[in-house]
Amino acid sequence: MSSIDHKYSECVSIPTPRPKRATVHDVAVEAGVSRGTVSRYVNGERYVSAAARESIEAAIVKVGYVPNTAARNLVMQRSQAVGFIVHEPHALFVEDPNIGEILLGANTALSEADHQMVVLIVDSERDTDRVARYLSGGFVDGVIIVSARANDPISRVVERLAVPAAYVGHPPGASTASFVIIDNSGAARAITERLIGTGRQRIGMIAAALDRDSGADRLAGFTAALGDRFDERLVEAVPLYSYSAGRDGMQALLERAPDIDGVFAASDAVAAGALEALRAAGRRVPDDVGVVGFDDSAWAKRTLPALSTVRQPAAGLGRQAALLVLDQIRGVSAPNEMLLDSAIVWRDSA
Amino acid sequence: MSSIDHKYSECVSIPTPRPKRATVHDVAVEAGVSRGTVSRYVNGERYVSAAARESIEAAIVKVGYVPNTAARNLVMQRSQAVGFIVHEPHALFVEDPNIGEILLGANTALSEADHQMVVLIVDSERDTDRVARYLSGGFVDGVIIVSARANDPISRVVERLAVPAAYVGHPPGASTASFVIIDNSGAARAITERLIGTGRQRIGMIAAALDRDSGADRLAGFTAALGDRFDERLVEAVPLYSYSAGRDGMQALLERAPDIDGVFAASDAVAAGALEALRAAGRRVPDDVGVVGFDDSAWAKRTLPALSTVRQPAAGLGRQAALLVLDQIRGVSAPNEMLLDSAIVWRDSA
DNA sequence: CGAGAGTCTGTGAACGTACACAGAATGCCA
DNA sequence: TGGCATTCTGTGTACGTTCACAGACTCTCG
Repeated sequence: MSSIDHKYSECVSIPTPRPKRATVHDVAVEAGVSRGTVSRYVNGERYVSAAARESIEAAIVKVGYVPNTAARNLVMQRSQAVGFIVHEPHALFVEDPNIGEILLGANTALSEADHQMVVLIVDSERDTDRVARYLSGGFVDGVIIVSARANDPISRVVERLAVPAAYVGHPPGASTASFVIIDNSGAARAITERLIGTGRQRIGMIAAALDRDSGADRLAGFTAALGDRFDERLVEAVPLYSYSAGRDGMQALLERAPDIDGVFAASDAVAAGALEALRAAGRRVPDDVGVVGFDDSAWAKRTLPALSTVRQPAAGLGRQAALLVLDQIRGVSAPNEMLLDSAIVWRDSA
Repeated sequence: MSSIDHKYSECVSIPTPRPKRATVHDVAVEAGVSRGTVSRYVNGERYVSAAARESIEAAIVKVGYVPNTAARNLVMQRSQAVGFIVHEPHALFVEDPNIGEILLGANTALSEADHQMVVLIVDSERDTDRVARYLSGGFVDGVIIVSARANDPISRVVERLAVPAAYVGHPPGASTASFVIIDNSGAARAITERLIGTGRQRIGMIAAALDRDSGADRLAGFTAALGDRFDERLVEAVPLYSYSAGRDGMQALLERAPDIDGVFAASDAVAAGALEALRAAGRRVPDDVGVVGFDDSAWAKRTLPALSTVRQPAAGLGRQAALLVLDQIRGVSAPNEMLLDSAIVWRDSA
């Protein structure tokens, strides 16, 4: 890293002469009315005469008035911001298209409601403290929490502060917060049964993120589908929904059970990693081993062969979580639960 | 989508009885000092006696005081927030790990400086207006702009408002804003020369996003490397750095020039799409056709074969852009330019 | 002892908005 | 004409903080 050029202006000591913004007072003077009337007009309230309305409109464009958010927030006792808390390592945030989709869905819904979204990524211990402090600071009116873990310190802080919250996935512990989910267990069961239906005899699973409800539920669905035929030696647990974890998990399964002929990977990224390991081991997919994933993320269509998987409405999850938080902020409803549909997408990998 | 359960509390009319927060005044009373002294302590200023300090510390934990940001922002005339503007379609935001990395790098640097990052994604015309309004509203003290286009309305708004800004990539037009770049042209030239060195005779390029400086510069580097051997029929321009654009671009090249034996794809995602098209056409990589990409993103290691590409310090770009904005906000320096290093990573695709 | 420097403290005024309240103007009806 | 509802308007206060200022107190040194 190198700097090509450093240009310093001569008047470096002057911080910023920022042209001072017009206030509601300036508009009032310009329009020949009072602050109150301008305020009423701006907030679309009743009781503003046609004459006043016209002169205010003209005055606003003349002085270039834009309401000051800080002042408004101060008196309204709110910030018009919602935190988006992702409890994952930085690397996974980049790698998992799912999180990006959820983020986008939430961002869209919040924007439409004139709220800003503040992204908070919790990776290290240090982040936990920082985010907890941040939440206590009243920077946000509510939070959306993605991939909370069991015994999550952030969730405890959220609960203690009683800030409106919505989880994507089940909230940890006995929380009564809002959440939006898909039926992970049911979907996992369904795709496993479908995999069984292709005639596989030795079906294993690369289970990931068992400390989150999604990971645990997918394993539960897998177990339920196999019933008596379940063999715990065919389950390999990996920590994260990541490509490298999938590769390592598949390698472990191949060593422990060389006769394995079907694999349910807990996510598409995991499945993609598994495909690499299978390729390295000289196994053909789907001829020798059938592989199914979960998410229907960008990975699914771009692996070779393309993945059979469970379609998850990631953007919808984000959107609904945002709406649930907004409802609580407006006080129009108590915490709610919501279930979105998922579906099996059958491609070439099984 | 279906709702499983709607629980409404009985007292739905009461908006939120939010326990009112302690103020600096409460702390002052509890500690037996004045507001001013508490303020000085909180802001780490001089002239606070040891006795006062102790009683204030005790009072703060007792009443559970956290400073009110809105009030502070109001009097300080700033928001402690920086906008992160991405000028891309939603789909690409999810697909391109590069943007995620830049976002993460910026977010980390901003967090360390106690600034929050507000993500603003500009996709449609409607978004442009919304974001422009947002910027005028004083919600942010500065902005980081990623993938600005020529004649970008957002950039014009930023310039007009004179809000501190830093671009990732060259700013459009004659802007004098800060920016942080890599040498796209030089890197493109270097990897093309390397590709030539493998003995390829008919080398083409899938050029993407020519309305952005990165896209145009990569094409320029490619052209320069080929010199006399440049054949414009071997260049296919596609609109976006996306997988599907890469696939379509490669198909077009194959139709126009079936004897093509080398391809420089403008990004890894584009290269991954090109690999699919080549596979579909029955060409082997790298045996029949050599392919190189750009970015060294998650795509590069996971295509088959793994991509030879240019490593770009994406997180570093975000981080430096954040630092450049922070410098301007603090008024410690005028707009700056910064060049980060890139390097060629040679793998199996060429 | 008095002057001056250095340390510490409290008070009053902003910052820009929303909201409650009082009051003015108008229209209507008895 | 008086009374009353309705519409509209202006003023004062509050939100929680920072900052400038004035003043009190402690030292030190001539």
